[in-house]
Formats: sequence, structure tokens, C-alpha cells
Amino acid sequence: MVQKKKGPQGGAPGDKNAAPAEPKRRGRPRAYEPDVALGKALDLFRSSGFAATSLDDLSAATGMNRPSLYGAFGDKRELYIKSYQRYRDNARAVMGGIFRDDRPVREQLQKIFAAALDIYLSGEEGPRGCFTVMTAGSEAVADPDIRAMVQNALTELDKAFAQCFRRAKDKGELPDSADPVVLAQLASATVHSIAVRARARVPRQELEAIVAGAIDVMVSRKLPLSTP
Amino acid sequence: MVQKKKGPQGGAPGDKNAAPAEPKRRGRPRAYEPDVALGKALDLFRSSGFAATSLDDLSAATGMNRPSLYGAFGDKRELYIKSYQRYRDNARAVMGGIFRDDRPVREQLQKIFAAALDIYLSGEEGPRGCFTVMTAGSEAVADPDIRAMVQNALTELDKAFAQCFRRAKDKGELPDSADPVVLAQLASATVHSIAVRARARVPRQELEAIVAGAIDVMVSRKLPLSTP
DNA sequence: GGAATTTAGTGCGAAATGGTACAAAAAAAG
DNA sequence: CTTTTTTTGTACCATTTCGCACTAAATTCC
Repeated sequence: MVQKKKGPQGGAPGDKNAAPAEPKRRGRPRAYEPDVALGKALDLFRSSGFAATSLDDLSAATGMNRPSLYGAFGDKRELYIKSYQRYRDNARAVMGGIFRDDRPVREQLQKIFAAALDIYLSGEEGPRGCFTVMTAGSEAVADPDIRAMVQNALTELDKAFAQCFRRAKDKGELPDSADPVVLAQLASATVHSIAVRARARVPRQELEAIVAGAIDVMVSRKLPLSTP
Repeated sequence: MVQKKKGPQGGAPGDKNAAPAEPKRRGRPRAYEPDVALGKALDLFRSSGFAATSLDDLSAATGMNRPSLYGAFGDKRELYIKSYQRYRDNARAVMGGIFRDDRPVREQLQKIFAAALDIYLSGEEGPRGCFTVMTAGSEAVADPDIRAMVQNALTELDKAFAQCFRRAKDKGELPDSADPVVLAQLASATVHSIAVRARARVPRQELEAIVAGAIDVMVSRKLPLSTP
């Protein structure tokens, strides 16, 4: 039993605000919290990929035995997909906020890339990179459903960056000649690149230097000041 | 028996120029050509990755049975490493020439990216992307030897691009403000990005558009003509 | 307290996997 | 022709892997 035993979950009766839709389970209570378990599964998949992660590994990491795993999430592929969706949900939650709020582009880009680096470099046994990039490199070619999710993630990032640059251009932070879509693709490419390098254990400092250089090129450091 | 049966390999006696160092094998002749077999193994690994490729798959693809595979290349990991080295040798052969010869940067970049796209989009059952990126996403975190090779590949590309931009700057094709190292990182990032997208089956046309946009930003299309 | 319901946990089984032992085969050397 | 050397191909083994029956628990409803 790996996971923390769940205490009485209801709290005071009539407490509807705490956990959404947890009325009164009927049979034996679960010994795991699905959310926690899925997080552990995601960690494993991010470290080792789909094929190199066995159900036994997942079972050990989640603290659920295989039948429970199966009952809760379906077979390995479904678990992978659910893990990936969770990864994306989290990424969206983290990045979305930064993308949304209104700052000078340069500052915004810095925050976005820093957040990406945090995601890619986290992990107890080495950095784990970007799960989208990893999935593209493994399952995406052969599995249409998974591929669709990857494509989705890629275009979503492109679009977020594009909007970011479009707004900056509207605010006069970028020259008229700037093409938001092209800049967005460059920004995405920088993200992909640091994701790849992170998996190769390139030190954070180097990755930050790459990011800094890329930002300088995308939003030319020396434009709004003077034209020599 | 999948591979073409090898004919009498010597040719006329004294023919030393044909195959280098093929004197006179002593025992039973091999039923396969190691080079061809390694190529097939590489194809498989590129499509499915290390973990998802079984020795049976490799045996079937190469036409060698497992003991022969083992005798010729060692265990699965060694075979993977040799496959990767072969991939890199080939990539170097293709790209190296383009990097070396002396052209206007813009033209040179176009040729480099086109060559990369050819490598990434080839493959009978779908595009196979960049083996370096794939390996970074799978084996590189846990296996130090493999990781070292990946790091090597990454920095080699960075350096090649950097030299390319440095030369262009010397020739006056780039402004003094241009930083060859930063531009090189952007170029590498573009390569990584189209590699990832290729695996997600993004159509070639889109990838070419990304490349075109990136080139425009790196070597500003409208600089040598006028400064508005 | 007892029925119903839901989960946990053991354990089985069929298939696949990586690796190897061993004999038969094919060539050169003597 | 016999020996030696090298490779092939079959067969095998130990382990892992995925998935699922089936029983034992834990909880709610009556």
C-alpha cells in the first residue's frame, strides 16, 4: 500500500463545495486516489516512454495492483492517453495563465520559456523533457488517436504564441514587418529544441542562454531605442 | 532468406579496388551483407524506437536469425548504437557536403533544411523524423553512452550552423549585429521542430513554410536592399 | 444483522521477449 | 578426402509482460 490512506472524505454534511460530485460510494472504498495514481503513471511514462514502461512498473508506482489499474483506467494504451491528457491539462493550466495576462512581450516570453523549462527539467531521476515531443517520437506515427492529440498540442502552442505576438504588434512593441505566425513558429521551435536538449541533460544554464538568444532575435532588443 | 544472395565477391583475382579488405573468408560464407542488414535495423529502430522493436522484428527485417544478429552486432543495445552511428554517418555525409560548400547563406540554408526534410520525411510506412531527436526522447536519459552520442549530434549541428553564419557574416551577408551562435541555435531549433512535427505527420508543405519563415527571420530578407 | 455492491489482492495463463546452446552446413586449408 | 573454421538454423530456456478469473474484503442500503 503505497498511497496515503484516505481519511473520511465528506467533511461536515452539506459540504458541497469541497470535492465536486463525491456523493456516497456504495461498495468497498478505493485504496487510492485516481488523481494521484494518474500523476504517478504520468511520471513513469514521462521518464521511460510507453513501450519501456511495464504494467508492473505502473502498478508499483501507483500502489494499485494491475486489476485495479485496469478497472480504473483501462489497458496500457488508455492509461497512456489519460496520462497524456493530464499532462496537457497541467501544461495548459500553467502556461495558459502566463499567455493570457498582459505584459510586455519580452517579459511574457521570458516567463513562458521559464515555465516550460520548469516542466522539462523537473523529475527526480533526471529531466524528463516534453511529453508531447516524446510522444511524437514514439507512438504518434503509428497510432492515429495519439497522433491527433500530439498535433493538437503542437498547433495549440503555435496559436498561443501567434496571438501573443499579434497582440504585441498591435501594441506597437513589434515592427510592422514582424509576422506573428512566423515568430510563433520560431518560438515553438525554441520550445521543442530545449525539450530535446533537456532530455540529453544539457544543463539548465545552457538552455536559458538559448532561450535568451531566441528572445533577442524574435523581439529585437535594439529596435525601439534607436536605428543606427 | 530475405536478403539478396551474394554472388562471388572477389571478381577477377588481383582486383583490390572493389571491396576494401575482403581477402578470403575462411568458413561458411555469410548469407547477409552486414551493411544492408544494419540499414534495415536502422529503418526499424527509426520507425518504432528501441523498446518497441523486438529482436524478432529485427531478425525478420534483416533476414538474419537471432544468433547471427547477435554474432554480428552484439545484443540489442549494441545494435541500436551501431544503427545510430550509421544514421549519423549518413547524415554527416549528406549534410556535410552542403555545409561545406560556399554559397550565399540563404541558398545554403535552403539546401540544408531541404536535406533535413528529405531525411525526416522518408520512410515507407510514414515519416520517421530525426533519429537523434527520437533517441533523446527515449534512451538518452537513462543510458550515458547513448546520451553522449546524442549530445554530440546536437552540438555538431549547432557548430556547423554557427560556422555557416560566421562565414556569411564575414562575407558581409549578415549585419554586424548578427550573432552567429544565436542564429545557429535558432537554426538547430528549427531542425528539431520540423523533426518533431514530421513524426506527427504534419504535411511537407507546412514544414517547408516553417523553414521558409525561419530563414527569413534569420537572414533578414529585406536588409541588404534598403533600410526604410 | 443480512443482502447488495464495489473494490482489493492473489494468482493463473498464454504470449512475447532477449539471449544462448548445439548440431548441421558450407566454405577454405592441408 | 579430411580437418578446420565460420556461419546458419533449429530449438530451447528463463523472464517478463499483459490481461483476466476469481476470491476476499470493506462499505452502504434495507
